[in-house]
Amino acid sequence: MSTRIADSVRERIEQMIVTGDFADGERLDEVKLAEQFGVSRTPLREAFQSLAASGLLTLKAHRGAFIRHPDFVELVEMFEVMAEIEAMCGFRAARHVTESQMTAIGVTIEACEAAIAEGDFDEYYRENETFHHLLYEASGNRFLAREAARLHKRLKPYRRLQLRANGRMLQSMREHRAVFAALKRSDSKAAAATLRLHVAIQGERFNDLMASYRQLAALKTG
Amino acid sequence: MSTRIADSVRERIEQMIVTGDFADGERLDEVKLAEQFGVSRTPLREAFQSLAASGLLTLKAHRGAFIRHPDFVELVEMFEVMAEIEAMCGFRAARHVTESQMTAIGVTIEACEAAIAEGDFDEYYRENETFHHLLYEASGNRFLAREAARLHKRLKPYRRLQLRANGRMLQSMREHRAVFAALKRSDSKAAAATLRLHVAIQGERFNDLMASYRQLAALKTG
DNA sequence: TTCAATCTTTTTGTATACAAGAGGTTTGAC
DNA sequence: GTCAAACCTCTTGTATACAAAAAGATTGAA
Repeated sequence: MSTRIADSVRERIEQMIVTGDFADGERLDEVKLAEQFGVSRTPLREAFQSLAASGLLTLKAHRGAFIRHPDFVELVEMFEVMAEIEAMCGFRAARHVTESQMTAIGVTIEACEAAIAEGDFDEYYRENETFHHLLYEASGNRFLAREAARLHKRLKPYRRLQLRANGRMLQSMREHRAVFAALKRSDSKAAAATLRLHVAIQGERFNDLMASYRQLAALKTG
Repeated sequence: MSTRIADSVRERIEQMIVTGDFADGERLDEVKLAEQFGVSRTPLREAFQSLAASGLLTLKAHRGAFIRHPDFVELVEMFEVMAEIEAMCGFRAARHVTESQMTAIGVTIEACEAAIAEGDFDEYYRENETFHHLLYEASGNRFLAREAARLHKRLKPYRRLQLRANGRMLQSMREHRAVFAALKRSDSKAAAATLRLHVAIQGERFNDLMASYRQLAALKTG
């Protein structure tokens, strides 16, 4: 692994942001954080830039780094794009997925089911992540896979909240199986359509997300 | 405008990369470039990070910044994703585009035609850029618009070469008009399909791009 | 009292100095 | 002659010092 201070600082700050340690619009104090982490400003500023590139921070010239939580509208917009990207992955995967990839996807589905049976939310969450990443890879388009993973990561905190919603885990599970089935019979359109719905925010899921978002927003201002 | 040295350095290096001043895999020497630009290593390293985030450079820990031109496969993959993103923009724009946006798009199309009539390639190119950016905005999804613009920018050097191909300008022009017409009658599917084909690389355009790519590759090793 | 201008303070941006890792080279042993 | 190990050099990573810009406070006048 990398021994760079800047990288580990980046990860720590990212974790803090995602956890909700900072209020929206809050300015991150370079010297204070540097002191807190026991490092100089140099690697810290590097981390800031990296985080800004990921969209977690906004850098204003001569003003500093500011927390930029997406507002609800932007969040919905992001999920909308994610839905389309996942659909594209699914569409392509139905044609390009290899046997070993299908096996791997099958394994994660089994693991998801086991996790649900045991009520192990965290485990389900991890396997869910794996399922999606395998799907991205299976698209056969490595650039697409990278972009999908990037956006997926960016939406992580919000998806997590969303998944906790009532009955969402089982529903999600069913959709995974449907995708798997579509891939098995090389049905591009079905795979795409299922994934689009799987990710898209609509109907009651809209309300679920909104509730989660408010929860997070409340956390923030505390 | 920003008075930050790091930003202007970033732009200059980006320009150099896009122009093809560096060979693929080449390492960018911090001290040499810093000297060349008359700045210290600090803003230069900032620029490196920013460029790495954009995918133009690869940073290897304790090794430095390396030029990372996409290979031909990756290039095709990127255009494939771009096609889908543009299609999504078009699909949504057909429903969300405002009157003033339609007017603006109409203006760029006129300007494109005028440029073709005068054989002014650069002018056509600029108006073509505008057309696409207006389309992104018209999608009504600001996150999507940003992502589309990002990828569009990334593909800039390759698209430019591609456009020079024989008869491509007129063909492109026709497609723009078709998109405009589809938007006018709120035909989401037609707008999406037209744009997908407009951007996608297929048939003879595949060969055009490959030829351009080889040209660029030849430049690089020089 | 209020407004404005200047000065002060605070914070970011840049330069430089220093540390440490990676790669190559030389030297020594077998 | 070949291989390996230590050393040297070159480059990157980090810390600190310095410069400059922005925000805030203070003082003065109207």
